[in-house]
Amino acid sequence: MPEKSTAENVFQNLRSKGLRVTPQREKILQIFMELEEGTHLSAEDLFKVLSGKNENISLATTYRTLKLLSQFGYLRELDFAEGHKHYELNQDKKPHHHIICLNCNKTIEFEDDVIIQIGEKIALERGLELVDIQFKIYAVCPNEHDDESRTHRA
Amino acid sequence: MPEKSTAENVFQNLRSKGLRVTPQREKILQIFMELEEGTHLSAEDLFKVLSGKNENISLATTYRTLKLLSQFGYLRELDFAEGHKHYELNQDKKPHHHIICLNCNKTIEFEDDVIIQIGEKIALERGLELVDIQFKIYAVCPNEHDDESRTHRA
DNA sequence: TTTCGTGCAAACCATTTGCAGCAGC
DNA sequence: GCTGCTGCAAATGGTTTGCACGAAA
Repeated sequence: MPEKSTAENVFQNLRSKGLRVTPQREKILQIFMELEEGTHLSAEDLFKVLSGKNENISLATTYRTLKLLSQFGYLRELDFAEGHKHYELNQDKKPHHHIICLNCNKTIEFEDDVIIQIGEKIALERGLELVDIQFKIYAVCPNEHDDESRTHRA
Repeated sequence: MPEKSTAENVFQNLRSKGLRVTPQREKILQIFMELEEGTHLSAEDLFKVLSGKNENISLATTYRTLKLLSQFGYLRELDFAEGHKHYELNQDKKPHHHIICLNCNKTIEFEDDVIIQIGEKIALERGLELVDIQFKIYAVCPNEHDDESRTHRA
């Protein structure tokens, strides 16, 4: 888990592992670093962002890079109940949590230290090396409308 | 959300909604009810259990029934980071939580009232109708071995 | 110059769906 | 008998992979 990884730190680390720093990897990391706090992208989302910037990065490379950066702990992999994963920058050791509305399909981020503490305590008690804590609240918001964004309810 | 649903309650409810009680649905619900506390099955797992009992229920029906029972709140849908969903009986209003080992791919269940309370409080504060709370700890256990059960690390 | 990474297209795997026949109610 | 349910096979959607070429180190 990196403390306060700058792009340069990330790339140093990749290089030290015999991996290469390519324009594709630089660009993808940069996009996550420029993302507004709490925003997460699916592979397809990222691919569209890249295409919008006229970056001709293939979908396969998009997937490969997301996996790579997640394995190194630079991205956090999130699964909501949607059939595809989302990724966000793993900035610090204090992950935030998500409320997922099963009606309008929006997600809301929030922080709660107590939850993190409980997770840490449980891992410690059992002698496990903590990797990530995910807390999700599935709920239905008072909005009546259904938006277009794909199947929810899963 | 049913309080203490017996199979008969479930079927009454289905019938009252104009849905039908078929041998396939009965069998599948029965399997979940006989499952040891804390056990969860993927669609494929369930299909294998059915086949093992010489129940010729198609995979399509297996999926359709899992979805139906989840929509009615009788099953709880779980996603670990594995690429497929798991289902467990949704017995009470106090869901348990999961520790997922990214090394050996096992899951451990545990209960924690504080987590539930926090989730309930947050939903209440925001005026949301709570559907489910999921708390997952991803960790690596001290076991050195990797077992055969499919890709972890995701 | 040696690997490693990329793009492309094909493959994969979990899940969904159209359709015709069958079966609850 | 009406309508919902099932099985089958084909379709879908997200993700992975084999391969040949191109490019970091």
